[in-house]
Amino acid sequence: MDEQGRLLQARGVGMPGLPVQGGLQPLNPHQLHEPPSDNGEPRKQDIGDILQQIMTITDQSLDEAQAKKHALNCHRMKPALFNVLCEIKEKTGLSIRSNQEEEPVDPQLMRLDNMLLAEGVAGPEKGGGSAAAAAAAAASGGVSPDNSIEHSDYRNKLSQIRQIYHSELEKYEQACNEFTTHVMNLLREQSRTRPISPKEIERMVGIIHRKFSSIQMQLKQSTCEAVMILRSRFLDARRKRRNFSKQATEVLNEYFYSHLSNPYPSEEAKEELAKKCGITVSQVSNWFGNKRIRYKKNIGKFQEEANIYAVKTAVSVTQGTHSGANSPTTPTSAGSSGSFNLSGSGDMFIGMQSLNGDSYPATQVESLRHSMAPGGYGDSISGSQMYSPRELRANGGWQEAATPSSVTSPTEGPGSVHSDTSN
DNA sequence: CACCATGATTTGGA
DNA sequence: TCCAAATCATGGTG
Repeated sequence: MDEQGRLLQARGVGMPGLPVQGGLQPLNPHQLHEPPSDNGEPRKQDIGDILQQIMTITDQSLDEAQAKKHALNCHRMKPALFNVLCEIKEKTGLSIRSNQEEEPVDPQLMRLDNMLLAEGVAGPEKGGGSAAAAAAAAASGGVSPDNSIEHSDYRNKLSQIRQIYHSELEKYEQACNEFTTHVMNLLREQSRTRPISPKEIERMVGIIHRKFSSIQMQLKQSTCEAVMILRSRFLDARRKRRNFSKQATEVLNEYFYSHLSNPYPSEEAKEELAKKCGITVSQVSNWFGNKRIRYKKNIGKFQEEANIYAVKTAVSVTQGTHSGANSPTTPTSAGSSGSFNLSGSGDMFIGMQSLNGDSYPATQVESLRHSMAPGGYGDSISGSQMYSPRELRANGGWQEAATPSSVTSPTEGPGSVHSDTSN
């Protein structure tokens, strides 16, 4: 017996946590389960003993061990011993204990599995990641399938996790199989010496599997955690507001104020702005959404800013060096920096007549197209993709009533009119 | 810490 | 699907 234990030990088959039953004691228990002593000395002594034992074991040849085993099997008292063991076993009821009924599928495990599947960590190789990314995109408000930079980064990390997960899983499975066969062989071997029914072996295997699956569950759990962290860092990070860079805000503001009459960048323009600012298209959309609403709510507050950008744009246009409004898809409407007073339909025409044709906001032109004879002013902006067609608001102006009248010329100064603070 | 600025999200409408 | 509007939540500042 002791020899078996030693063999086990020598072959590294110790599983301290494994509930070993039926007399299968793989190790010298008193040595392994020694409580950690405060004083290191005795412990050191123990370790020394164990090492000594191991060394002597390795000195023993396999043949020698086999010979001993054989001797034991052939011992004349062996059948008697076997019978005694059977009797004892029957008395203690060890063999009667029925198999525990099939344990129900652990709901937590199922949850973990489902989550891993949903995240694309488990399940089919490709598509998993993108499915997760798509799901994430949908979760993020489903604005638009941009954020490709973030998502590719996310996908990379996810596939890293996936790789680790699968390799670990494989390792565990392999280890489990190896261990199971080993234990089975061992038990079969032992069954010659002591009573072990096949059922018990089966049960043992079941226990081992459960043990390993609990390890797998830990693996799944930590994988889930990793995915969650990843998600929170990459996707839910949207909650964590980062102010845009100064330069980005400048670019956006420039566009906004130079298109004040119709600050609705087209998809193309948004993309361009996004690229320039190093942000995503949806962030551009958000920014414009916020800007419009906030500008409209408190025009007075933005008057100064508007003037600043009006000057900027005007200067850069006259110098012809302005990069912001000169983009291929963005026709400069710098001249119109002050043409945001489109409120009433009354001064609409005044504005149009007094300004350069290029700068006419689509809103007005469109509404004109409806109300005027065809072939009018529309042609002047026909090439412009800047304005989304959706800007045909019923009354023709995005700001409705809230429109200040002067940002046009900085010389005029702010606060000249804007008697309205509609809000 | 209060307050404001600002990016993001939610809700409801067209 | 985009927008306006309201709201949330965080960042920055005095």
